Amino acid sequence: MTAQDTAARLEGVGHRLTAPRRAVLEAILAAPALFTVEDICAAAPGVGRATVFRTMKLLQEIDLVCRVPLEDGSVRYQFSQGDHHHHLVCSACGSIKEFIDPELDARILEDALTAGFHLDGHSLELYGRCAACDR
Amino acid sequence: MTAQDTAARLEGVGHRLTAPRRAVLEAILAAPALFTVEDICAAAPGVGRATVFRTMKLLQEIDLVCRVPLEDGSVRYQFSQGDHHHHLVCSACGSIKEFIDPELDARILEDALTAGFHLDGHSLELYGRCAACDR
DNA sequence: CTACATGCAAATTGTTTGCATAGTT
DNA sequence: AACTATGCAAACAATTTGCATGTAG
Repeated sequence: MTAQDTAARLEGVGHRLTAPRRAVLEAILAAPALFTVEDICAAAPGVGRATVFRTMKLLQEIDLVCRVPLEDGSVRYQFSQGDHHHHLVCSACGSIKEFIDPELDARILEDALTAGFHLDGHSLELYGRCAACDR
Repeated sequence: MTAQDTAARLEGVGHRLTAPRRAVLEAILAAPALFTVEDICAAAPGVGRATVFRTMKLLQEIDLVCRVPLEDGSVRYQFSQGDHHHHLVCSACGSIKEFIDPELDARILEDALTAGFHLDGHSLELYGRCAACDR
């Protein structure tokens, strides 16, 4: 996905296409899979921290970026493919792998029903060691 | 569970049983199901905030308390039954219900295996509206 | 008695907000 | 021109840390 695509998506939702937002988008595309707001600030000098935060919030709303809460309570962000998925976080190398499992989601929905809950969403993070680190 | 039990558990792991820790334990037992560090500070006047944080960390290590990350990124704590469970968080009244589903856990483990991950743990939170609020 | 725990306040870290100015459409 | 977005700095919130003092074992 290119910066143009993402930019277009912003406009589509009625948001202005500004230079700072472009800079943030490019920084995100150039960033490692998992990044922090700090990373983006560093990669997009001249863009204020507040704007980075504001832009990140926007991008989350359009599902271009997703928040990944780590085990220790800190937060990372990730460029997102948009569709619903879960994360496998490697505690050794820090890499994150996305995965989907419709059956798992179905089971979750079922559990919610059983409990009498009207489910709006859920978050699932798996913590462990990836294949490469687990030796 | 009583304050005595929990206190005993602290000692068992080689930690001292001090007055501030007792106070925090009692505040937790008296607190609503879901509470913040602030709640405990308020309920245990005279105990420093830092000590409350330090004690909470201890209690998490012994699994007497568990962290519940909310959808908006804020954190609540919950007195824990110790065993593995998940949370259903009601966005309307804020209540939290625990549930267990071994089959769900099995599925999660399977997904991790498929991805070549050695799973250490996971966190799953469901967000929605509880039966009482969903009308 | 000795090591561990506490309280306080200062230091961090992460994030939000007010407001005057600049930029898009 | 009208309205939105930005930058900066200050405001906030949550959590951690240094250090002198207190206290459980």
